[in-house]
Amino acid sequence: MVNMEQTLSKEERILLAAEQVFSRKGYTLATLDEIIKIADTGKGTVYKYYKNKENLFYTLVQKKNEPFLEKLKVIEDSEQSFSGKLRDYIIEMLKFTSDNLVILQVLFFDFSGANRGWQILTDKDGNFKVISRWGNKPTAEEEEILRKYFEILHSHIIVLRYILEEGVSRGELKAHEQMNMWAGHLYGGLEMLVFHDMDEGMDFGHVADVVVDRFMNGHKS
Amino acid sequence: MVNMEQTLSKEERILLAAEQVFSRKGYTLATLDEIIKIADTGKGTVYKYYKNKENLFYTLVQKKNEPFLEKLKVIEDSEQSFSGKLRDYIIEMLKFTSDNLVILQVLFFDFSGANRGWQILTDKDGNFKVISRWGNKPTAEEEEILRKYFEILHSHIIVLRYILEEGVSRGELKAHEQMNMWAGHLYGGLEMLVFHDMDEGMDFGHVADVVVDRFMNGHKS
Amino acid sequence: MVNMEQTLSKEERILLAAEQVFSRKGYTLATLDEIIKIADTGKGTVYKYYKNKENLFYTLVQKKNEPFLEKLKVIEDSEQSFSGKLRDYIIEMLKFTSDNLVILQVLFFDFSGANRGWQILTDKDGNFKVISRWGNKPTAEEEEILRKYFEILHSHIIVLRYILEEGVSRGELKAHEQMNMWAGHLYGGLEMLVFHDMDEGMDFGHVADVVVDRFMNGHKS
Amino acid sequence: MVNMEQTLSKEERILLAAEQVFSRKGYTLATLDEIIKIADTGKGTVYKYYKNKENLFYTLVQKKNEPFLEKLKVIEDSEQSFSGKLRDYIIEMLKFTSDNLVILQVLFFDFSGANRGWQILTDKDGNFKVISRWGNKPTAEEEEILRKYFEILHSHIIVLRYILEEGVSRGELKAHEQMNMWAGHLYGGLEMLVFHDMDEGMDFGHVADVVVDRFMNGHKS
DNA sequence: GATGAATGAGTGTTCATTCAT
DNA sequence: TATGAATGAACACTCATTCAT
Repeated sequence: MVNMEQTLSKEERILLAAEQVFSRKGYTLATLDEIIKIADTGKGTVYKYYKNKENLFYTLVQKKNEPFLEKLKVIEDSEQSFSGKLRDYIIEMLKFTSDNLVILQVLFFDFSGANRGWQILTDKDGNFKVISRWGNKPTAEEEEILRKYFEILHSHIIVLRYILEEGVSRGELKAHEQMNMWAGHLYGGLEMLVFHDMDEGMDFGHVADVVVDRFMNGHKS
Repeated sequence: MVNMEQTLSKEERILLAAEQVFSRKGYTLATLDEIIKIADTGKGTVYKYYKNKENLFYTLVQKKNEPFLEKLKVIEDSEQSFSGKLRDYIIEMLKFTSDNLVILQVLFFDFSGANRGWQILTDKDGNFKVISRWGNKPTAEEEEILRKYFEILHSHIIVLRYILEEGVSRGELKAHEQMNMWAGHLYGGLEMLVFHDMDEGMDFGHVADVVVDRFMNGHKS
Repeated sequence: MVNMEQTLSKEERILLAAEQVFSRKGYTLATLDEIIKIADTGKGTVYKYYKNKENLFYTLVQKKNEPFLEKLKVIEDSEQSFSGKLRDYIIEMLKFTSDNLVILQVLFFDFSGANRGWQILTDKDGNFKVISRWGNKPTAEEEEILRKYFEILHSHIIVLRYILEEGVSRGELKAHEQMNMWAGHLYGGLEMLVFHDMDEGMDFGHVADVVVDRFMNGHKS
Repeated sequence: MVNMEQTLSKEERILLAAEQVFSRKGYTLATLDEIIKIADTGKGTVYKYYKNKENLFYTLVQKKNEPFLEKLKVIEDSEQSFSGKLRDYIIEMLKFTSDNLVILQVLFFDFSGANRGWQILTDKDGNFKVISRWGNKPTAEEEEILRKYFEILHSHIIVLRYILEEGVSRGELKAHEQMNMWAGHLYGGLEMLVFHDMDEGMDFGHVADVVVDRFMNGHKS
């Protein structure tokens, strides 16, 4: 564990320490004790700046997501071919997933609500609805938590969907009424590639190339 | 909570109770106390039949996995076209994932070892090696646990890989040196579809159809 | 662990298994489960022949003590010099203690009553009285348990005391009003020698020789 | 049960409560629940100041041992005859043993390792080696625990050995190549006197006098 | 006679959160 | 602003004993 520079504010030091710890241990195994030790501060200070453990984690996730989402949007808005955009998107996404593996797993699993019986449904306009399959219904606060983590993940997929839809409107892709599904399918497939590390020492550029190729042309010989 | 029928043995009642609880709460949030309450038995009885919580969970996972894997293998060995096999595989897999969402999440996350700094690598012969990126190395026992859950997940992907490889050898698919990767990518994409997007109305047959189509022919217009 | 011969009765097999287990693990760490596994019998059978764990242990202790005590008494009654008797006593005692180290520790500690606040006092006529320093007074049953283990240990010391008293009456030892104390002191010193294993690969004969010599002549130069 | 004064820190109150409980119940029968009840605090507080139950016990043992060992060393270094030193040593030791009977029993038994198959051997330079006669070998941590309790007991015996060796070098005692053994024998004999025979009326000074006398001059008439 | 399935009270340990200073 | 002492609910696991067959 790297100790913090003395010049940073306590608030920043805590967030940096949280990054170290959450990135390794995930959410449940991460302890405030470890974080404050690295940040060289006290527990009270954490609760001064961050409402609780969950809020600290969310702040970290936001901080990490923002520049990544920005990059994705730059790719979306870039002046290049559809396949170029897709390739760039895939490369960025593989890098980000690879760098933030455990944190993404937390988003997918710890905060998916599945283990509380909750599920998020999205309609075609992108509005969310939380339903409860069993157990207690989420409180307003709990629903808000679900929603905000879902939005993070969804924001990545939405960019991909826009890229795909643009591909359709440019006439490069076949149309399909549920481009959202294809975006999710492609995104999920890439994510799982990294989660499962099917390819040690993965060359992101190469993977992006072949994935784009097969996405476009299919596997039929 | 559904109470057990009086006719079942304690061992069976415990496993059924475990299924209810683990399927809802996941691994960490599931408690023995809840399980024994549903099974209407004592803690000692659980430990009589199952070595510990993890072993109880694994027994459940095996029980669920066996018939599913069997179905996949039947599909693999069936006399039909490649695309028919692929379609059937996808349908079974979507059903299974949908029915066992939380349990699969546990396999992916709680027992992936990622949050302990561990990672499983497979060589081309399908042998596993556990490496430790940080923290303590897994004990022999911990390594065995990692390995056995990984094998469950891997067993699903291997069948898909065999189907794809057969498609290649039949001349229906383009060859690629890493069919393992494409199997993982397709599998992961489907898994994520369920993890993330699943709504009650999902028509597995329809999804399988379009996925097979695009897998074969690509999205290029 | 050696498995039992098939010819022995269940009752005997259990006692032999108990000997293996108690001799290694002591009382608390020994489990009935381990004992019945070695004895290849069921738990109910143990409770058929022996009232409970404590009673099983006591039966074992008695079985081991009887021939030992017999040997000590033979030495006491033997026709030889005082120092010869003392030497033989010491050798037997060191052997027995060495062979039954853990069981003797159980007598001294687990069943001394000290950790329940109880203490045994003996008057000059050798009568026992149990007093309670704190906590609940022992029930009649508990008092009986204390008493019986104390008697085992005391039986060894009494023989030594008789040997010493005979030494006095033969004019070989100085008289002292509390020969019981000297017996206890000598006995305890030897016991601790083995408990602490001051001398690896102890030669009992040699130790007995030097102990007798210094017991008789003292350490003064 | 005596309640704590309100002025003491929680850390101190816990240690005092631990003293009450461990001194009565020994190690295994002592429970954290009883300790925190007496200390009027929460379980977390115990674990804040003491790593675990064993560490709490060890802290208590150290706290009790330090001033005692100091007294023994003062006696060792005092300007007086050999027999004076020996007498003072015996008196202190009887007092300490009498005051800390159950705790010393814990050192001898619970932490001797004998019931795990472990044994500590000391070479002539006083270095320790742990050997395993059966069962699992101790982990590094377990070995460290064995070692530290052994050192406590050994520290008492070493002082006695130094006193005896000085007696030899002053020409008051016969030489013997294993003064360590005699120290252990004398120490053990005294310990057992208290473990076994102690009645409230024991006059330590008197006992010390007669033990010194017989130790020097022997029992031969 | 012999069995072994069933039990549940009991215990050490963890960790997010609070709040007085 | 910053602290860290104090808390207690929660949880996995053990094992002597019982009793119906």
